[in-house]
Parts: sequence; structure tokens; C-alpha cells
Amino acid sequence: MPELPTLEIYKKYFDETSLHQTINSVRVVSPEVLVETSSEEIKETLLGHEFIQSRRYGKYLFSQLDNGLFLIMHFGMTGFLHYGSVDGSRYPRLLIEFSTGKFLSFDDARKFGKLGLTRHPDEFIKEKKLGPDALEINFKNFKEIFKNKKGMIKPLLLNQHVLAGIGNLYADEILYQSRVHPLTPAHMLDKEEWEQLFKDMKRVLQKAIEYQDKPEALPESYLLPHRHQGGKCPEGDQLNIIQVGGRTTYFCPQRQKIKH
DNA sequence: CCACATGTTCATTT
DNA sequence: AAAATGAACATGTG
Repeated sequence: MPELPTLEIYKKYFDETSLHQTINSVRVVSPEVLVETSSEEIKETLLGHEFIQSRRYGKYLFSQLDNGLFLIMHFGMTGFLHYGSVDGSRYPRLLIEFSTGKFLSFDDARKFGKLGLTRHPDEFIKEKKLGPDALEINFKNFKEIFKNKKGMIKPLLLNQHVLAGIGNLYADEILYQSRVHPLTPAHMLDKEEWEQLFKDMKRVLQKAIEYQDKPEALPESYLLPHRHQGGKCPEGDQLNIIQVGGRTTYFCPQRQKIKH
């Protein structure tokens, strides 16, 4: 489920389990997930060192080592971290063993995840042309990034170059909360709708983190618990399912009317 | 066997 | 440059 709230949970998990322990062994199980680095370089960088802190930006987690380098982690669609014994991880791609005998596994069945190294996360973020982080951005900048954008609102929310962190599920939730139709051209939204969208984006992301990124467990008044075939809007209408920018999109035709 | 999946990137076309 | 569309990536699940 790796969207921003997921990453926030992963960061907490990483910080609580994997800091300040010397790394005793490193196994790159699937070199295919490495970007601009090699198994050898990963080993050299990690071995004998320890993680001292981490930073989340959008859907990325940067884990800093005591040698100044950062392990970059992106979790794709099915990636997650597991700390403990090796058995707890079915599809390990990178296995780190600490001096305590415990393992940290970067697990990713589908291998859409990516691992890399950098000395400067800010440079990496710049090179990747990532937009502002959805949880950090203020309203002024939020308005600014959509200025002159003519595209549909949902693909823009999903575009990591515009705004970093929002994925398919929470994009649907944010638009639902804001009563904005996913196909609405960005320039059609008025000032009040932008304010609503900004407010709901923050609220949804924070709520998702509060609920441990379990979309199904959100309150009944949210879209996500009903986001499945045959699901109904809490207000009674049948949810519509359409494709937007190649992604499956759920919305309530009553709540979210297209403007024109 | 088929359809679908929380993400990103690239090619093609408008 | 922008924006829309579709495919590709690799693999599990229903």
C-alpha cells in the first residue's frame, strides 16, 4: 500500500527497529531492484556501519548511515519492511543482519520497488523532479503548483512531479471528501474548492496515518471502506468506477459532479 | 486461463 | 511544453 501514509508508517517502523545497530552482514537477494548502484557498492556502504536516522519524502524513505550515505528505498506497489527473523519475509530483496542477530528485510513480491544510494537526498529529490511533499506543503504553494495546469485534477494529484506522496487510493478519497469529480479540469476549480481540496488532503493523509494506513478501517463516512465492486456511497448512491489516467477510479456521482 | 493490483516510466499521439 | 492514452515492467491473488 505504499502511498504517503504507508511510508510514514514504514518510517516509524524503521526508526523503532533498525537504528543504532552495527550491520554484520548484507545480502542483495535481487540486484534487479538496484538503481545506479551495485550489490558490491551496497555491501561496502552498509557493512560495519549503522543507521542513525531516516527521512521520508513523498513515497521515498532515506535511511542515513553513520558514514553520511543514505540508503534510498521506494516500495513500488507491494514493498514493505520486516524486522526480526528471516522467515518473516517471503520475498526479501535486500537482507540486512544486525549485530543483535536480527534482520531487516526489504520485501517486495512484485519487484516494482527500487533501492539506491545517495549522499544528498535533496539532490536526489531535485534530480527526480519531485514536487513538494503533500504533508509539508502550505496552501500558498499548493495553489501555486496547480496554477496554469490545464489537466484533470486526479492525474495531477497523482503526478509525483507536481505533488509528492499521493497514490491512487487516497487520491480517490481526497476527491470524494472534497466533492470534486476526478475528471474536473484543474482550471475549473474556484478558490473555495481549492481550499476544500487542500484541507481534505491534509485531513485524509493525517487520518490515514492515524488509522495505520488501513483504508478499510477508516470511518464509515469515508470512501475507502466502500471502495470495492458493488460498493455504495454512505449517502446511498452506487459508486461509479471509471478509468482515469489508466488507473481505476471510484467516485460518487451524486457527491462529485463534473463542472463545465 | 483470465482479470486485476497501492507505482513509475516511456513511447505515441494530439 | 502539456496533456491524454496505452503499454511495459514482474508477480501474486481471486
